[in-house]
Amino acid sequence: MSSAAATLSGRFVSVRDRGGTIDLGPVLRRLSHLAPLQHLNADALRSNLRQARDVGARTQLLSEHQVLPAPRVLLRGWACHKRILADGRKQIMHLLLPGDFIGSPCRRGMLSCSSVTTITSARIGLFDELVDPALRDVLLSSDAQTEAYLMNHLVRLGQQNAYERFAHLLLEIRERLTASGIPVTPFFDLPLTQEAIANVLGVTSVHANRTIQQMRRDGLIEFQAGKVQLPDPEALMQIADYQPTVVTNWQGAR
Amino acid sequence: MSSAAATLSGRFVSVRDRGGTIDLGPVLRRLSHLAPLQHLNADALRSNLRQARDVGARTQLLSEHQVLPAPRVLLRGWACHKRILADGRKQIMHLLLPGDFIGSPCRRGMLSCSSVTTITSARIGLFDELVDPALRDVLLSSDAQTEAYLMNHLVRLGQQNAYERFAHLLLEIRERLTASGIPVTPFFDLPLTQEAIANVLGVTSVHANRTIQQMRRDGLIEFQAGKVQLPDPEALMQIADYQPTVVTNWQGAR
DNA sequence: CGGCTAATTGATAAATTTCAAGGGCAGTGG
DNA sequence: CCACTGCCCTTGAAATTTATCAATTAGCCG
Repeated sequence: MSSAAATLSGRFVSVRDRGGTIDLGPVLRRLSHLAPLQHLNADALRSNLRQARDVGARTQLLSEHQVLPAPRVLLRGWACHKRILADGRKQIMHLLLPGDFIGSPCRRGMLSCSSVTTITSARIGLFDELVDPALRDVLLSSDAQTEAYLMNHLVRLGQQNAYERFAHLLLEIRERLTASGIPVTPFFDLPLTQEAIANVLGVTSVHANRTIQQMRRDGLIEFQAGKVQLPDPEALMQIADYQPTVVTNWQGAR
Repeated sequence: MSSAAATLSGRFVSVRDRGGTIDLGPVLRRLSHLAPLQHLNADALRSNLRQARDVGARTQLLSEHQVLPAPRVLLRGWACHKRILADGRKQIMHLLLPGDFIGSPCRRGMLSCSSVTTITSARIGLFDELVDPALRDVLLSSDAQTEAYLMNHLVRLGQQNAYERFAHLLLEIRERLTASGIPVTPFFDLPLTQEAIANVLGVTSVHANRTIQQMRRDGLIEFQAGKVQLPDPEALMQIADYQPTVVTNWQGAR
């Protein structure tokens, strides 16, 4: 896709791990859009990567009020920040896609304000520490980007109806996958049940189902075996009033 | 109230400014709950404070996609992060109360992801720089706290009805004012029109009005000249499933 | 074939928006 | 002093969106 992916390909993105390799591609590609590569100092990330661990779906990676441990990154699979109310209502506040950190890497020792759970089986990269000053700016930008996506989500939930919310969410996911170098055309993985989509969008699963069906009938989405295709992204952007999220002036590696 | 307020009282919280003094009390008190005072190094804040400026209501302090300038803090008055959709719908994503920073102080040079506008007339403290390493942790905690409040707001918008949302919001404001050392009993300022409340809660102003009236009839809030009183906070907590927000283990200055 | 989970459907109720209008109150200018 | 204006709050009625409840269907896996 972008030449950033090319720059970061091959041996530069992987680290040896007990006979296998750990693919840092998604996180490096994502970060390469947040700050210049030479400043990013991908080596600092690689040299602090201790190991990778595979976990199953619905594994809790972080609980509310837990002291944030050493940084971890999602190398494969999806996860989410979720909160459950006393009466059982659930809200997914933020989705974590491949390349995303699990809890802010800048906040070691602070308390998590929500629990993080895997949605699919996943591969987690464990770092020793990420105190390298060369990394600081890009990690802060990563946090800023997370905050920007939280604000997008606030606008979705506060001002848009279910149809608009879903359109907006799909475009945001597409943008984020693209930033991590994951191909989104002709289709991309959407490993969410309709109930999970409902918990993201703040509607019931029944209503999520009807909304999705309507969007299908309108020819704006197509599902095939857990994959989703967006035949007309421009129409979706129009419906959702979608604005790409940019948190730094850096336009990506070239 | 808390002994933090006492510790920070008197000459320690103020800085001379062209014959007047700049009252750093709210921000120092707020930060004192986020990290130990000795680490906080309030002197670093004071010595970097350049001046204070008074601005009117509805003054734009930051616009979307603007490069974040030198840090500023809200010394008096209220402001908000707001986004306006193409068709005019407005969402207030976050309220800024006295003691809050205007845009993250850790993100100099990055792009703002929303515009910030004053709600009331306000007094803004301008810093030269806040790169002091002694301040870094507490400023990062301040950012973490903002993110926590954004997540609270996501749960409100995604899962609660208008009545619960308003109850939850009032409790959160009360908690935040208390943290800045602003008295909340017997009542506190709520300088928001019903339309602004509606734009926070993600409902129409008509519905906000009816919700507020209901809560008044239920004896849970009382208004008098822009002030609000919460006669039964425990009942509100029950209704809103309110959990205090804590982002560090530090319990405040003693 | 069960036994599970997820997706779907229909009918009804509740929450919320929309539209339209009226009222209070403070400032302002004749 | 009073009319006028602007802003905010309030109200009613009807339309729309979304939730709730209760089944039913589809698909997957052992």
